[in-house]
Amino acid sequence: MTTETSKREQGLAERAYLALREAILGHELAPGTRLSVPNVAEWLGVSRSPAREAIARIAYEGLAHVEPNKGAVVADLDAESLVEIYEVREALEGLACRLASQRAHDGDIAALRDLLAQHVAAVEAGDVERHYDLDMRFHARVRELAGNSRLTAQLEVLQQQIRLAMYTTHRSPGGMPLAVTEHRRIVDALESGDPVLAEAAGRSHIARLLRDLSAAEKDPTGRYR
Amino acid sequence: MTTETSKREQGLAERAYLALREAILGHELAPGTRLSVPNVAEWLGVSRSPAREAIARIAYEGLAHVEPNKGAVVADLDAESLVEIYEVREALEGLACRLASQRAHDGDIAALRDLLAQHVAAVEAGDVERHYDLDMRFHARVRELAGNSRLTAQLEVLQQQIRLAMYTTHRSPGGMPLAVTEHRRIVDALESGDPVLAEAAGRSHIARLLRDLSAAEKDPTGRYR
DNA sequence: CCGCTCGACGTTGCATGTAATCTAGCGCGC
DNA sequence: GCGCGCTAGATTACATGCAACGTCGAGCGG
Repeated sequence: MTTETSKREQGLAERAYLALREAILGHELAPGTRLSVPNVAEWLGVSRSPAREAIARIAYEGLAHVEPNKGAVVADLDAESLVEIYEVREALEGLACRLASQRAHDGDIAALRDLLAQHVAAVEAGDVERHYDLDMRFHARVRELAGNSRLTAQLEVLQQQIRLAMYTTHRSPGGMPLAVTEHRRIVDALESGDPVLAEAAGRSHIARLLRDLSAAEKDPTGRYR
Repeated sequence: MTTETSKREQGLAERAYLALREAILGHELAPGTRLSVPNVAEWLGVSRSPAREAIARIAYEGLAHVEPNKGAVVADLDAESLVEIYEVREALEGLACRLASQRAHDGDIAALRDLLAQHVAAVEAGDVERHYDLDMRFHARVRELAGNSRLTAQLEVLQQQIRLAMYTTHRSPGGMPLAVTEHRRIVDALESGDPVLAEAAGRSHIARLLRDLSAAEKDPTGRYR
């Protein structure tokens, strides 16, 4: 139809993937929802080919599960899966901090401190949404500093899965001040340039989140809400 | 054509993926080779749909690179990529050992020691191929013991990439005895049940491989041969 | 009333048609 | 001789046709 309308020239499959991902991460498509190719195709206004490709990519990133000959459903991660995810994330986030400590320049540290200041302000204001956003940006910046593209990609995948699984939990203001404190310790470690210290700071941050998770109440189905 | 001939009932795309992967890992399709959909389709005797899907999966696992509107080529990993891969692997293999140390039972340890004994025999016999196989099986067993499916999947992807990048290097008998020694230290650590010790043993094993890599000669194009 | 079979529907997986895009090779002008 | 545009072929990305399969519910038999 529209040959050059809407979004900048990029593949239909790519755009379908992005749209689908946003819908899933925003719980517009709740976990457990079936993703049938014709449905998704019609919903996104594309043909079945790009829809199928988009679903495959979503599944590959762990946001949906596919059973051969049966189709895909939006991933509904239980507590055990989240533990797995956090275990891997702890190791990788530690690595990110270690590498970042060896590569960060003064300007990078300053940028992180700036982010941190904004974060403090958000927490003091009790702005949960902004806290969440700044938390994401902090970690994104650190893994960018690490300069390892595979590490970055993997951490982003894990982040997405967590975002999907803890859609509501994330918004609870519980650990906001603690997160800021731990982020500050990470920045301090990065500034010191000590890779061992940096790794420890990064790991303990994630390890604490994992412990909080284990301590938290689960609903009867083994999921966090 | 053949409705039930050959391979056990499984999707064409799946079989195409497996065949393509084997061809790539065995350097039947050398790094840099173009993977055009019609070519692969004809070569594997399937239509373009499953061929396209197989190539996409191969690319997703890092065994090929795709440039939009230009097609895919078998990945030709340079030294920097290998460093990235080993950095991530170090962190994940450490995690695998840590988790395994908490979950391994006596029987598991015994099985590892059995593998180790076979490995020793292979090394003493100078059987490089068998050394390589047993090395792979050792690591596969450890990550299986870790009981974290995401960790396992990620380590397998990394292993494949390494196998592709160091097709020839792997066959050099250089570090065979060292590998066995380090594997024994890993088993000892697993048996001790000390997660910190186990993680350190796993990490240092991979870290040593990374150091060897950095010390090795590179060819003029930045690749290891 | 309950279980079972059968059939209609929807979906997946594969095959194939087609427009837009990219690449390579050739010839032309400078 | 050298660089440049242009055309021809190949290739990607998307659209769509179609058979096999799985699911679910209605109707039948016990």
